[in-house]
Amino acid sequence: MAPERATAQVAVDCVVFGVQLALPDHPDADDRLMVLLVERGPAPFAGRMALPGGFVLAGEGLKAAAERELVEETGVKLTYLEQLYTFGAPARDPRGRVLSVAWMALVRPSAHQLAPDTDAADARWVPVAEAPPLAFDHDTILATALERLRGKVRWQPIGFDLLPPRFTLTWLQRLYEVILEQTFDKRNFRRKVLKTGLLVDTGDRLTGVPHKPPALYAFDRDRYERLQTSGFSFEL
Amino acid sequence: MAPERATAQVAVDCVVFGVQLALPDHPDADDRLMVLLVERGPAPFAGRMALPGGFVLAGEGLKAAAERELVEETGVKLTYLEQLYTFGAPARDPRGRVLSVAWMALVRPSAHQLAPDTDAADARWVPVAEAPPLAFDHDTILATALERLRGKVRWQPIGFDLLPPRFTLTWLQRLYEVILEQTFDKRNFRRKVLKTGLLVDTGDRLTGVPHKPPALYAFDRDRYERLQTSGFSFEL
DNA sequence: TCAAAAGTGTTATGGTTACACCCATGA
DNA sequence: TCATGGGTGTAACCATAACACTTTTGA
Repeated sequence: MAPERATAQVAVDCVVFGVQLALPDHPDADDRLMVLLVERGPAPFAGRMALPGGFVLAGEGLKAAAERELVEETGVKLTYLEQLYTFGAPARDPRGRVLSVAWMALVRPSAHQLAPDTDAADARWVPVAEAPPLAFDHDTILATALERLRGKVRWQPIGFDLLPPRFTLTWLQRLYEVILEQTFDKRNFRRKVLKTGLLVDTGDRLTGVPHKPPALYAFDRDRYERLQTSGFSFEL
Repeated sequence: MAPERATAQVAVDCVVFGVQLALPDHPDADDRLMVLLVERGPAPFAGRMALPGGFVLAGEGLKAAAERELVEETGVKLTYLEQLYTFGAPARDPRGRVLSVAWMALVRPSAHQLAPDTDAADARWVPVAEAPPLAFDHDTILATALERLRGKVRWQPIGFDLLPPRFTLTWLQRLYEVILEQTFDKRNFRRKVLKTGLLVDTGDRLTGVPHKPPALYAFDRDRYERLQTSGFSFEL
């Protein structure tokens, strides 16, 4: 008697990190690394927080499923999810064999309205440092994503989707400091990011601040996209 | 009428890279980066070369399935497969919805006997540069693995499983040159690898060579494992 | 004695780190 | 005038890159 091939349901789960800096438009934002979680309605794990996600539909691609579930459960619409890892321990879901293909992204919370479609889900940004124990093996997924995020940030430019179109170098520095949980020397940070050629000085300055008005920069989109592929090293 | 959840079969495929340097024990080895392929027996793609792999069994973990299929189809027994990526385009397998969780490894061919268990498979090492068009989307999987391998090698030590327990620095250098398809300066290479503290001079020399007998080194296993996690930079 | 690979050191360059003060503004 | 963050330069150190000759052996 030959052993059975596994037939599995396929789920996707999304680890969406968010950083909302306290900028002029959101002066009282919580300056920490957040993750987007939903509260589960149905069993199993009813009432627990979980990563947004759900089952892949017949004929649907994996990434498309992740994007769809994210919109349905949170209202967040993304197009640049990156595949993280696939979790497939036989007993990871009490309902039966369910694989989860996990995806991740990094966004600016204020650029997205939380508007879950399904009544099941109550979507919230939660500081990563304060995330409660999650449903299924989502703690492991989150930990894996965090490790990947911190590695990735040292290799690839970030900020395009996390900052307004024009921003100060101090904001960019704060972004890195929040994500990497370390501080950088202002002069060295500036030298380094300016040397990438990633930033364009718009010539304008931020006004209305009770100190010397800082210069506003923008990303050079072409160069940004090239550096996303080719990478650079970001040690400070 | 709600759309159907997909139920999929789950496959694993293994990209096993091999480098067989021309060392004293294998003086006429083919000094190139190889990949382990099998010839498919059954349809679809009967007669085509493919990555070794197959279906996950009920109750079986993903990595365990990859290890099992690799032994069954090629006789190669590994314990350090690394998950690469999950391929799940709806039409990637003509038989129906089949996800493939791909795994990769880098080994020394001479350390493994090719002894496929199943009559279906004829296992062979093929130079990556000469791989024929493969079954399913295995060309894409191979390309993804190659890219990942070249990135990884600049970050993590390699060689433990690719060289004999005691080896010369020239062999180690050749290994890097074969994998990265570039040459390095001998003096700079030595300085760099010795500085990692990864290598221990055994005090012995290789004898019987028609030139100055080279020193034999070994890996410091502890340090090797620590560097596998923490990493280093390998630019020459 | 020849062929083959081993082994070795220096210099120029550029990146990294550490560090402190003056500037422009709004209140 | 004060508080706040913006903005700037230098020196010491270390890593990298480029480069050529002598040594040891077996045949």
